[in-house]
Formats: sequence, structure tokens, C-alpha cells
Amino acid sequence: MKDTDDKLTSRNIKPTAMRELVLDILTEQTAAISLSDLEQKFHKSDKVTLYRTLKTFEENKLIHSIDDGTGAVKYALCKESCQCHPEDLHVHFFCIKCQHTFCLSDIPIPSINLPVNFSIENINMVVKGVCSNCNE
Amino acid sequence: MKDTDDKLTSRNIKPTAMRELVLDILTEQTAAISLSDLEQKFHKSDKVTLYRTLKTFEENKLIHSIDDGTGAVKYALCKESCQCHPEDLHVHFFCIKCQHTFCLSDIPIPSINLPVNFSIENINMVVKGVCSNCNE
DNA sequence: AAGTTTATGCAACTGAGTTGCAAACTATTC
DNA sequence: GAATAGTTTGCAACTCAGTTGCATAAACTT
Ligand SMILES: [Mn+2]
Ligand SMILES: [Mn+2]
Ligand SMILES: [Zn+2]
Ligand SMILES: [Zn+2]
Repeated sequence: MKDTDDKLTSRNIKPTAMRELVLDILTEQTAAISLSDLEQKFHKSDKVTLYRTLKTFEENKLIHSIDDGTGAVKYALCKESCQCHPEDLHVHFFCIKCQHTFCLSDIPIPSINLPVNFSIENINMVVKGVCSNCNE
Repeated sequence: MKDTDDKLTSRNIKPTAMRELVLDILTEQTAAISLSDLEQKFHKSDKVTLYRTLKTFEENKLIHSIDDGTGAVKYALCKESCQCHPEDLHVHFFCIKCQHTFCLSDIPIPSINLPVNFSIENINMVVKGVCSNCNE
């Protein structure tokens, strides 16, 4: 668990057994997962502990949260270099067939021209459609 | 209430007293409103009736819903010409100061190049920041 | 080891959204 | 215009994601 521990400590998160487990699960995922998805990966687990673990991870920018419009917030690992700044923002994709939510980490959110006197802090962009796996 | 009635009937919604009231309230708004916002505009009201009224309006494309990430879906009137097709989609703006959600009806959602074999059905784009009213 | 801080587990709650069902209302048929 | 059928409304009760309070357990500090 040395690598997992390093990832945690490098984000100033104390490496507990629980947190190692959660980070390992998050690392395995190819799609973003919700709190209840995560809960079901454990045989016995406490939702609140997982909830607070995700909160801690997010506050320390180990993961970012995605509101994909399904009603449950999804979480995915940040890249090593990510500081969750505007320049780290990317488009997310929700597949209406497999119901999976993906980070399109290579697709930055296009800039838009707001009306005068509007200032930007953050942008959420979620594309809904069918993913490459589900397109035949 | 002739004008209100016409708007309802032109979208194939039977004009009841309740629906006229709700449409009038929606018409007055400069920002999108949530179900509970709407509920509070009545002295005595039933949340479920308002809920179903909004559902009916949305199904018939009189209004569209906006998931602005605040946890409560907002609703705003569609333009007369709107058919809620991809070409009618526009950017939405959430002001972190006044907490209001606005339709930027004139700003279409920029197109993006998805990875191969991904197909688009729909896009949700919400910009968070400070609106012109709140920027002094 | 004793004391302090931090993490975990359980219970209980909030708030948005939703369903079932009966009463009220509206439209249609005779 | 009354009888009937279909639609809308109001109330109660529920689901589900997220959240808080508090007591116990574990981890650091001296
Ligand atoms: Mn992402
Ligand atoms: Mn809009
Ligand atoms: Zn898919
Ligand atoms: Zn504002």
C-alpha cells in the first residue's frame, strides 16, 4: 500500500485503512462512481464514513465531484497535476445506455462570451449521449 | 386571462385555474425558479399539484428545466418558438451572490469534438459566477 | 501511560422529488 | 340538463441522496 499511502500523504490526507481502501477502489474505476456505488463495493460499510472520506478527498483535491444530472453526485480521481483550478476543468460525459459517467479529461470546456459584467468562477458541462462502448 | 389561456392551449395544455396562476407567476420571473420557490408564492398551496403542473408544462414544452447544481431543479419559460430541440439549447448562469439562475437564451452551447464513436443527445452547461446585477 | 486530537460507526434527520388514492372538477353523451 | 367518463387536484405517505450529532475507537503528542 506504499503507493496508495504516498498519494494520500502528498495531498495532506492521513492514510488510514479506510482511506486506502476507498482510494484503491476509486483507482480501479474507469467511470466515475457515486457514494452509493462506493457503498456497494463493501460487504459491510458505513455510508457516513464513506461520505466523509469522499468529502476529505475532494477538499484535498484528490478527487473531483461531477453533477451529471442523475440525482447522485459522482466522483473521479483527479490527475496528479490537478489543482481543480479553472484550467483543470474538463467536459464530462454521461452515457444514457450504460448509465456511466466519464471524465473527458482531454477535452477542456470551451470558453464562452458572457454578457457584459458577468464574471466566471466555474463551469459545469455534461454531455449526454451514447459512449463508444455502447455504440455497437 | 385570455393571453395566458392561449399560451396554454397552443401547447395542448388544458387551461385550468391552477395552471393559469402558475403560468402567470412563471411569466413574471426574471430568473428561473424551483418548485419550492413556486410553492412560496402561494399563501396556501399543494406542492404536489404544483409539481405536476410543472411536469405537464415541461412535457408540453412550455417550460424547460435547469439543473444548476444547487440541488433543486429550476424552471423557466421556453421561448414561443422553442421545441426543446438541440438547437434550442442555451447556456445557463448561476450567480453565486444572489443565488439566481438565468437563461442566457442568446448564448448557444458551443459544440465540442467528442472522442470517436461517442454520440451526442443533449448537453447541459451551467456557468457559475457573478451576474451583472451583483457586479456592483 | 495519560491526555489530546482525529476518524469511525450508528441513529436520526432534512429536503427534493415522487406515488397512491379519493374527492373535485370538466367534458361528453344521452 | 342529468348521467357518465375522463382529468385534475389535495392530502398522506413514501423514497433516496445527502447531512448532522454524538459516542466510541484509533492515532498522534508529551
Ligand atoms: Mn472529471
Ligand atoms: Mn433556459
Ligand atoms: Zn455507455
Ligand atoms: Zn447575482
